[in-house]
Amino acid sequence: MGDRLDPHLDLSSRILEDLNDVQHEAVVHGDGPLLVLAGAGSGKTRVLTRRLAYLIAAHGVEPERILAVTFTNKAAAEMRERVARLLGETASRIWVGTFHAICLRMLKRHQRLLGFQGNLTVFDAEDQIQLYRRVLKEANLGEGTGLKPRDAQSAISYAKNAMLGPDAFEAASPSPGRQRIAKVWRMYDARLREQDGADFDDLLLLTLRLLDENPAVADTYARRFQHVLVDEYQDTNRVQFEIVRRLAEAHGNICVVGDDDQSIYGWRGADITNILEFERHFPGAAVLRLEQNYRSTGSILDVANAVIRVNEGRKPKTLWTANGRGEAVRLFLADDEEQEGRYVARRIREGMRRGGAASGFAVLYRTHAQSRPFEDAFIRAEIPYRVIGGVSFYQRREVKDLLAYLRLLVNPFDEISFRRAALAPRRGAGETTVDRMIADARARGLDYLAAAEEAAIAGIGGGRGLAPLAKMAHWLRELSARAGEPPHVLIEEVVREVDYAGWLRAQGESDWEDRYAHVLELTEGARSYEGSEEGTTLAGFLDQVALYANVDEVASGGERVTLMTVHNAKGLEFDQVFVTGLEEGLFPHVSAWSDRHEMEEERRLFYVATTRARLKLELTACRLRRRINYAGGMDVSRFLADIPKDLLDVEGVAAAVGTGLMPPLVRSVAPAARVDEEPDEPEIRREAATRRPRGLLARHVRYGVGRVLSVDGAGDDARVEVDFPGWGVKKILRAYLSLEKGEQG
DNA sequence: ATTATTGATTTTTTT
DNA sequence: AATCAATAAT
Repeated sequence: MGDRLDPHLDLSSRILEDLNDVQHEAVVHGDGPLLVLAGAGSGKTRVLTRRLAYLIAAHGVEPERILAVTFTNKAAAEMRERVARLLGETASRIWVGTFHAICLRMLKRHQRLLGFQGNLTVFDAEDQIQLYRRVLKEANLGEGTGLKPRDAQSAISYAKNAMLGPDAFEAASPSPGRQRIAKVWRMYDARLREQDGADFDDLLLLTLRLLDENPAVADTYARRFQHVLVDEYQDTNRVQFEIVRRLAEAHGNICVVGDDDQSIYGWRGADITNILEFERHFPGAAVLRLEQNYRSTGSILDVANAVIRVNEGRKPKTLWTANGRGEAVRLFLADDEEQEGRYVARRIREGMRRGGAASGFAVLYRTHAQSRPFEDAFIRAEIPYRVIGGVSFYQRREVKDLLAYLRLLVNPFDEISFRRAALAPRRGAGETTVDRMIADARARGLDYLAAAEEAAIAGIGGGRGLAPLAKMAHWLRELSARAGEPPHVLIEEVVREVDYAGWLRAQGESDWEDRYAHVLELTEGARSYEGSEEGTTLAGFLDQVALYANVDEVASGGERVTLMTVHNAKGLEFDQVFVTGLEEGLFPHVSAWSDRHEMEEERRLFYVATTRARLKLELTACRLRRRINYAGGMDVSRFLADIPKDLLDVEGVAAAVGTGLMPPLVRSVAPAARVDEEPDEPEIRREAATRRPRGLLARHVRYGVGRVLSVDGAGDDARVEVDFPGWGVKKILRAYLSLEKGEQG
């Protein structure tokens, strides 16, 4: 939705044009804390941008004295652009960005106060995993304990966001597992600091520390920012809240916008109490509620409301719309995911034939893995599409390889990048040699380029691989003298010198040409960065790349249908939306089955998904879903049961056999098969029921119900051998099964 | 010491 | 499907 404004009105009137009463009030609110509870589609972004413009135009606040925090870089860009449309280029002086980008900006200026040597480098998720891998290996902690880099990473990241330190984490519940993690955590942090590295979580934590330990710095920023605005406040975590508090407490000019019903990042440490307790945190806060929805039809809102209503821990609110009822929400029950894909493709074709633009459609799913069948169907139906997320461009191996060289130019202490660059392409030195060299350099406090050059001279370790490493280091050192040149030039130089194309080809992978295309794309990315106003230094480019996220790709992507996860869809809207894979175990995801809070979050996720739709909403589910290696019958999502039946137009599986939506393929074993069940029940179900084993039955998400043959071990880690009819005997961890008493006789 | 091959394990969501 | 660790081959 664009801001269409009458150019003849004076500026303030233009800024206030087309606002309802509450929106107007939010925009003109002067000093003091303000909480805007903005329901889905209630014009939240409009309020935020107008408010920014109004502060500058009417209250005379200097743009650089406003801090506006958004959830994604894309949202930041959009906000800046929309303010610029009202105010012109002064808009670019506002500090707009994600928490991470803004923190990095502040940290870069003051890094020495925090003990950095001046090379502050952002470690992305993969760099983190690599470093955890090193730590686990060297501490001999991974072996036997089953502690994997990813587990350590997620546990520690979560704890960091909750503002625990390793000590507190350990003390919280002293178990061997936690102690191990705490130990890894300390080693990891030390190792990271040693190389001037900071991970995503550190960007926030260090900023908070910077403010707490340096009153002068804190004071500077607190004075500087006369107004602080935070979007998507329901998804901020504890650290972010503390940062905001430090910056805004003195003057209390804090405006936050959010919707507790759309809080979907709890797993990442988002703390919903931030928004629920805002009035307590900032006394005297004004609270405004935007409850009129301008986006969706009445039918769509009814469905969304029916499901979110079930949640208990929420601020009660009634989202209403003056829009018409529109078309009824459709539910399609597919036999399997291929049919689901074909159905959606068919519906989109129909919509396009009626004049709908491809970009007006979105297909949403719970997990990335679900995109494939849709892609297949779209290719066959010749529907242009794009998939948002999955493997982000900057995460690709070939891209990361090249970035490793560039990072070394900026920070020669970057161990992870050195390792990566040294090994790709292979130059006669293997992991062992490189590891040894790294250990030596660390012991002597040398940077890795210097160390590599020296090692060859000293002949450490006697490895034949040292000479080529030294050669690489020497070349990079010379190149670093040219680090001031445009990033794309440096990339090209690296690609040429190491013959990266040759290496890709030699790898013998069939897709080497695609990979090389990505290399060229990276050069293009650098070029466009150089043309932007963000600055043109290599370090700047690397920072931007590090903070780049999947969703940021969304940028006007032309005439295509969009496929993405519900998480990625937050804040977006489309004419017609398909919410797919509505099956128990998928959406809601299994992981939420045993936790009430997580289940509430899944429900909010469903709410977010449905409220993306403007005109038409369709829901789909499959009876049978094939995943990775195998398949299984799926029960229909419990969310569908929350929707009054007269709100849904049901299609598929003989219009869902009567009224009870789709009869589940495999029903819980506990109640014996009833006689009055429909005769055309699927066979698989009967199969599952015909075996009448004594003893235990095990229920599995994918395989359905089977007979337990043996149990090995105890607790959740026990291995259970189960005979699943139709699937054979499988060994499965107890944690993935629910055991039930079998029926006798 | 390095690379190639096999085999196991995996995915929920992401700044 | 794809990545990662353990094992075998060079």
